Amino acid sequence: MTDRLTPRAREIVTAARALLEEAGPDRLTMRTLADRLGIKAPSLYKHFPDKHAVEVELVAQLLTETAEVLEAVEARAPGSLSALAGAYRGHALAHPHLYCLATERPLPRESLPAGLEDRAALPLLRACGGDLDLARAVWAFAHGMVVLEIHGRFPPDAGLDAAWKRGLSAFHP
Amino acid sequence: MTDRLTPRAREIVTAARALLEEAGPDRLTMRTLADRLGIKAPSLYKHFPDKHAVEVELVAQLLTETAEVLEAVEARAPGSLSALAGAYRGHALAHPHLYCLATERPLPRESLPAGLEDRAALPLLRACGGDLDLARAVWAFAHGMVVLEIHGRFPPDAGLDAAWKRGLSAFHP
DNA sequence: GTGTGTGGCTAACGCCGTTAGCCATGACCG
DNA sequence: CGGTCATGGCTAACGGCGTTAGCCACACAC
Repeated sequence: MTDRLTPRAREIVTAARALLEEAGPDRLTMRTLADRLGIKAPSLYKHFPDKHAVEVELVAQLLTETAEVLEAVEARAPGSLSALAGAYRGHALAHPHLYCLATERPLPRESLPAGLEDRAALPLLRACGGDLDLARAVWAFAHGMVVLEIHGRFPPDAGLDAAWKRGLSAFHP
Repeated sequence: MTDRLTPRAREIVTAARALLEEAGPDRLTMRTLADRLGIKAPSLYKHFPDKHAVEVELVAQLLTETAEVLEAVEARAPGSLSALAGAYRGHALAHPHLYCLATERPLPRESLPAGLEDRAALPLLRACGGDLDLARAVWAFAHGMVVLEIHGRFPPDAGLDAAWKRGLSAFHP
């Protein structure tokens, strides 16, 4: 479970996440990451083969947390698409840099814990009654809303709650 | 119209676009861009203040072409959401690197030709009967589908045509 | 007590965007 | 015709990036 990583490696990932969330992806640098840990950049390579491997752990964190959040919502309000969507949006907007890092590149499926991708997807699929195409469409809608919002793509005065409602009501029977 | 740029600057943007589309964003480098033009990297700064300014022109290109494509579809099949969506998807997938460059960061609204953002959005808004929230939801869905597809986020065997259909039918009356 | 692995370090390489400063060409004006 | 000046190249260099090579100190095992 957590034994994917040595304790020191976990500390590094923790620092990387803090750095990413506070300062954004541009500042997530092997040198500044090392600084935060009181070591020099080359020492990081004793724990990870390269920067990408650190980022993969952050992707796994986002996926895991997303799964947890959605599972919790599912337990509280089974079958509710809009409850799932609200939780998805909330978690993504609470961690925008992490969300983009984990989302705006190909999934490193080989390096991820087995089953994690499916686990994060299952609550939505269940809420869609097992309709894969519907689940994918809803996921695309939610992801689109989140990334467009994060990047300030909607007009500055756009009332996005209404757009979420409008989209979700379209998907809901 | 095109006098936003000097002729030489336009050549540079053309080369930048070719480089981006062929080799991806990582290879869109001031040095390799200069190489392609037979000059040295610092010479580029006689024409653009920085790399970002070159990228802004590429963003403007994508926006302009999107507007043109959607306007053409609108003329041919007025009011058809799925025709618009198909054209949007087609253009984006034909230029995936450009689409991501233009889309996965804040819009440089100040540096863009006036009215371009609105122009690209209007055909969809019209097809939605002026319903802003609906148009935003449909846009988010389409954008989500496109970026998830570009980044290989759907399972490799996913039949995405069905997901598009499912989503569009949800939005259509 | 002597290996051996662990986890630091410094120095350096080859990229990156960018700046400073130099120089050739050619247009324009007296 | 001659001087001025903008244009658009150039080289050298800076600081920052990911990364590698190679060294060293310490802890623990046999």
